[in-house]
Amino acid sequence: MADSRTTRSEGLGASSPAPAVTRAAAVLEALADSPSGRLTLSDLSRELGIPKSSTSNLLLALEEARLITRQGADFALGRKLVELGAAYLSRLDEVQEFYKYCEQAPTLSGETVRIAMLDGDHVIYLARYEGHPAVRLTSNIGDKMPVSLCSVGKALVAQLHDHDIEAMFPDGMELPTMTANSLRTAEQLKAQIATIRKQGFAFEDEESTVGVVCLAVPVPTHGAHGPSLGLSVTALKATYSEEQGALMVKELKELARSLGNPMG
Amino acid sequence: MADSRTTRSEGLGASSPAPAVTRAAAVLEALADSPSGRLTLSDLSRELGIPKSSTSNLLLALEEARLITRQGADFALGRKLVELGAAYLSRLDEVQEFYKYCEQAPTLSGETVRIAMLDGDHVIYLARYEGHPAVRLTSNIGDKMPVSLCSVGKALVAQLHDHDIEAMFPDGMELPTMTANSLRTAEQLKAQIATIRKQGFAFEDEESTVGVVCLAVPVPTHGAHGPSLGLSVTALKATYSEEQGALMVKELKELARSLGNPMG
DNA sequence: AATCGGTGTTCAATCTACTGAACAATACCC
DNA sequence: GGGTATTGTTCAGTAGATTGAACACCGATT
Repeated sequence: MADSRTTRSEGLGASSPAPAVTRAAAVLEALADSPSGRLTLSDLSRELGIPKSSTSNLLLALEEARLITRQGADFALGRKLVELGAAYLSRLDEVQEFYKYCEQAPTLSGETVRIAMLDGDHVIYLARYEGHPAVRLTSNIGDKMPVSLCSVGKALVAQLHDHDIEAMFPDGMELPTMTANSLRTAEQLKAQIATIRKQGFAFEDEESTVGVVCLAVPVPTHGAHGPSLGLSVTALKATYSEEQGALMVKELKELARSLGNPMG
Repeated sequence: MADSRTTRSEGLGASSPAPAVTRAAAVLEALADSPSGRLTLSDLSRELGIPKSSTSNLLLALEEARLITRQGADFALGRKLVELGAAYLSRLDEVQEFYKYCEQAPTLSGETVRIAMLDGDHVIYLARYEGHPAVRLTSNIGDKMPVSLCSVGKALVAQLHDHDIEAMFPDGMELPTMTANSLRTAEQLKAQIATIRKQGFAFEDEESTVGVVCLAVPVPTHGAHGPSLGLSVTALKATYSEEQGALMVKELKELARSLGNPMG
């Protein structure tokens, strides 16, 4: 498999056609994942296994591009990333339509609704509509969440092919947990996926936050391109009823159908 | 000046310590600036003056890092950028505090308030609080705006040193315009800046959108690091009154003061 | 059909960006 | 205060990324 000439392979994945770019991306990711969001040259060099001198060069170039900023001794993500992220979102017509629909929907207009996107084995929240600010979520746009811990995540993986699911969650795999109700094993997740496929929506019962339930549906992908999107409603378990849930699922599905059709 | 050995210098700025990174950043920017958000390899190669084969390598590396996505024949910005942008914003405690304050402020809680950041000669909107969804702004988080066209922009440049302002807006410079009321020359802008410095807030009278007025104040920068932030309220000219404006400015200033103090 | 303008991909030679060790400059601690 | 362990920067040699021409491909035109 491995070519005998390609001896260079350590730390970062296999050789890239433009290693400097791959490494620069790794720098950005390291900064994003760092708790404080600030790392020094040496930190990065050590963590990523890149020689100091090379790291220095990368940082200089990244700073010039405003993708990172110098803050005294250490480095942090730069403002240009906000711009680029926003540029990405502004191209997603679905987000605009999402807002419009939520505002005029009979039931959803009063709820907290979110639109999310599958990204590997995580979910990214793209936009949030807040009907009644009484139940304000602490999560923000752009936040990541493991798929097994939220209804949107489960709704989205349920759409994947079985062999992809198997690759992502092999039998016996332990899942990250946040509450006592969180799914703990890949088997549990796959059992739920079967149910989700039958019902056409996913349910989350205090699996990420105690006292909170979620409903989610996938947006049918219209064609090959584009990421898979999902919609979710969040409600307090205390005030949640099955009848209300049925209404919300109905509206979520309607919105999903309309988002799936390029015509709107 | 130019070293005889450094003959390579065309298209992109001077030589960089890691050219591949600089070029990759240029690719991202080109995609963000492109109206459709989608460009082909040849498009990028031509536009940026990078050989096709090199561009291909860059794109492959960027794709592997999920910073861009392949969409059939052409390329678009990738989801990782949303993540990175969000990571940047999540580190700005100011945004969290901004939301909290708006919710409980007597006057502002009913208005459309935004927090923005100076980025060169533009302003980037970081977050938006919407008190009454009746007047929903079309602008999104992350959007850019020339400083001369919005109140926050003017409030933020007013904080800069005179020589920086002079460098950014030399006498005789023509400014971009969007309505009949937009400032047209650097002189007009500098005259307003003098007023803004006296009053401590900036006013915008239908300069970017007909029928809409804005008020803005700068957030005092607490120390050397960190970007300069600004706050603005948007109102309909039809329903705007000077008394209401005075109240809003008072609350904006209070919020700005609290954001400026690291203690909250 | 056959041509043409366009796309993206391949490959070996060259020029250059990366490396690593030695350097200076700072913070730390006994 | 001197020693120690950091930090980031410098520099010349080499490993290797970049290059451009030639390639194969597709979809329009004529």
